[in-house]
Amino acid sequence: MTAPRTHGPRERMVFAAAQLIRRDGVGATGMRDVAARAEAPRGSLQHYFPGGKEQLVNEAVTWAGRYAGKRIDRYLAALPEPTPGALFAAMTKQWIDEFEATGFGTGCPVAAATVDSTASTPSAREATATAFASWSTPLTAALTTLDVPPTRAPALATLMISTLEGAILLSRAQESTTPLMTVTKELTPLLNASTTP
Amino acid sequence: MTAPRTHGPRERMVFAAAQLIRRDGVGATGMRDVAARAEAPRGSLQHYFPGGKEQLVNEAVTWAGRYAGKRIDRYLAALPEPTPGALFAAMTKQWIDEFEATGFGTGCPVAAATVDSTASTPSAREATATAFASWSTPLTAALTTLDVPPTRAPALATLMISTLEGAILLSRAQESTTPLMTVTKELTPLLNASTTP
DNA sequence: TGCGCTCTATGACGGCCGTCATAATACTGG
DNA sequence: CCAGTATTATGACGGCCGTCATAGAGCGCA
Repeated sequence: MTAPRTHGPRERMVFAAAQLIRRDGVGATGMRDVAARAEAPRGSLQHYFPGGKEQLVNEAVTWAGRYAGKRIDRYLAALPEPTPGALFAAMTKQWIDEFEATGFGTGCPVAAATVDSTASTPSAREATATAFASWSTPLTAALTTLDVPPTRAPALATLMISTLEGAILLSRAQESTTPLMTVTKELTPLLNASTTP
Repeated sequence: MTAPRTHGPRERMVFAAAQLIRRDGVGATGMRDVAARAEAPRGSLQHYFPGGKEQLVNEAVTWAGRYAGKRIDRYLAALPEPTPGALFAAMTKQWIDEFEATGFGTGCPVAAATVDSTASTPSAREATATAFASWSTPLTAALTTLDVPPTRAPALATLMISTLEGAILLSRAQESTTPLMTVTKELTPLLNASTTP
């Protein structure tokens, strides 16, 4: 049994694809670029992804969705004061920090895939749907943990993800973290008012 | 003075570009497609847009922003009950209706340009910023008309646009208007509570 | 040692893209 | 009618893309 390296070439390519997609969009991301970025041999692309670019992109998007979902649990565990508003602030803070650290060149890969290939590639659209689902599901669970009524939690999760995604767009467009900070400030009272103590 | 036709070929090309961009993204939108869609001669592209695709895309994005801004005023004038929540509902309703009528194949061209060319094309990023601005400015003005304090109105405008853009993404991804309806329902109380009667 | 499987290497192919060069045509003002 | 500008027409060029074909390594196992 070959002890699997922590990150084999295949995983690296999926990760690299997600990185490039979130910066340049799906269309402008080339297979050759992905291989180079992953420091993986170009010949491995057709070996690991016989479905071609479509498969690679879909896996990258799916991976990104799962990644976002896992972060929710981590945030929830690390909240100083466990309120829905604080959870949302943790989500936006991640993006604020990243924008401040590395600039506004990179956004959300799921959003990029939604915009670029919803109309043209049915399987990609499915991938974005499942990605948002694997983000929304843990978020909904986290909200119920924070005393949000189960009937309300899914709606608030949708609201939080929508607002965050939109604020990411605005922040990138105007190269400022202000939109992210603004929506956090404005949404916090609403979120915190939704608990049943 | 040449009485200008209501829609000259140049305008048609800008409009067609916006249409294609919002469906396929910037990268997947070809110049030849734009000319064909606009029923305009291909040779006119380099004549009206010597700056090439970059110029055409930027104009399409700018146009889309102004279009969105004008719609705000129209909505405001047509509101049955003039409240911020009702205004937001009118904005989301437009998208709900469009999705139900023509499917989920088309989104917001400004969002598409933001995702596709923020990192690669500085002038395009500027175009998205001004587009969002020409959307946000009339919205802020409309909110103050609706008795939102001037200090609060810009923040609420940012919140509304962010949430709407994100909900458009989610709706396209899961091919359902539910996200748009959900965020409307959840945000309305907050918006209406922000007025000073 | 030799077979077989996984993985890599590399070049070629066809296609589409944005752009340019070069005209021909339409239209306006004199 | 003529000159000149605005517009349109069309083909070509170089470049990048995703994909395929083909062959070559590396390696476990009998």
